[in-house]
Amino acid sequence: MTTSPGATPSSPPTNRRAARHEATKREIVTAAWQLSLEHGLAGWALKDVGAAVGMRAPSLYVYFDGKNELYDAMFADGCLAFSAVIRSTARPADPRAALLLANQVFVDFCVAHPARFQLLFLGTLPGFRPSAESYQLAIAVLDELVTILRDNGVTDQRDIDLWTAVMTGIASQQVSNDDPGGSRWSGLVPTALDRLLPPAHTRSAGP
Amino acid sequence: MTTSPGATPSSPPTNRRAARHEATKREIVTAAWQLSLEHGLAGWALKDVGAAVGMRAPSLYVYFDGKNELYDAMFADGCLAFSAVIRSTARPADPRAALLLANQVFVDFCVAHPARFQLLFLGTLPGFRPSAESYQLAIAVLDELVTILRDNGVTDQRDIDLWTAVMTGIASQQVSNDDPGGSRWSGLVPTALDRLLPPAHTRSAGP
DNA sequence: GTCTATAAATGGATAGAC
DNA sequence: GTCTATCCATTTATAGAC
Repeated sequence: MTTSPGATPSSPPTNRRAARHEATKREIVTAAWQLSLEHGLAGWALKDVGAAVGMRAPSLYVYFDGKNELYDAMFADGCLAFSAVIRSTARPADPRAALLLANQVFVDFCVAHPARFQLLFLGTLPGFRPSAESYQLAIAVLDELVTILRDNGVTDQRDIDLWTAVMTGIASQQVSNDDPGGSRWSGLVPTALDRLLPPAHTRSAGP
Repeated sequence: MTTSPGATPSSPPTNRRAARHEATKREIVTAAWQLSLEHGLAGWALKDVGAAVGMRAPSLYVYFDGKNELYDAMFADGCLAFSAVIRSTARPADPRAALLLANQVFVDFCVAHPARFQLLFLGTLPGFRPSAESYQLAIAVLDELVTILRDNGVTDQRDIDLWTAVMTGIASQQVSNDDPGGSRWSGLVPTALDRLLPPAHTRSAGP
């Protein structure tokens, strides 16, 4: 509407430029995730990220106003990645099968990328707090999972909280105590679900 | 035997000196814990620890050969503190009541000191790995809790693993998601125990 | 947009005087 | 045992040329 293709050639290519800028930002975030996967969430410097994308450290400031803002972009990116994984997972008609699958996908998602798990759900990165926007993203993503719980008759907030604790706990133990590639804890998801949601369940969490 | 009291006054007071040395080490570890409580496990420098005990940073090297060795001493100290708390907790005759109490004490212990929880059970401190000696301490401490589980008929390793995941998960969520002083997750310990260990339980964890 | 150069601060660790 | 002084490395961030 505003800038139809073939319009005045003298007009600056702001759109292309902005698109390129965004693409580079994504490239930087991806590189930072890769470094986090290899050396931990706090195990790299801006210099390393720059090198990974063919830049020097100061050039990164064109795209992010410091390391913390890069972490925040990673946080948002992690939320979106998680959302994408959940959405792209098959949703069996049987609510319980859907819940089991979603749980396993969640735990596997966390275990596959410990640094991302730490940033999104463990909150142990020294001075980092996500921005309000990024935090809202995290809330929205969790809501997608809560929907599946609701389909299984779980509506009590206490039940939801317990479920969150169990799944993150399984992921956390798997990451920090088992051998890489193992499944000592991640294989407990079906068992955990059976205990938390007995097939015949009519209960409230109590006061 | 070697240096009886009142022995040759010219003999060097090695015992007193060693005792003073150990006392100072404990003082340093305590100061480091305090700083970790206030600013996080990685939120202080050796200079700060020195200041807290009335020293300059280089003097600390008389007691610990670097920051990592101080972390290791903190790890061992945390294990002993945990062991002391468990031992000093009343052990009701009813196995189930004993288990519930121990679980609540465990979670409260973790929540009361997030930095200690992180060092002992989360393992997210950048480059730190406990020494073999300290790690053995951690194993021994966990064994004390497993004993209480055994008293409740829980012997399957998978059940023990699931229990570990649930309790650390509750503590983790409480620390990172609830308001300070809250009990949104730590109050779920009784519920969690009911779900994990139904009063009538005759089950195996499956294949 | 990317670079060089550099600021400015930090922090772990060592040497050697006292 | 404690200190001062220093080394050495690192890292974030800024200024300004190109």
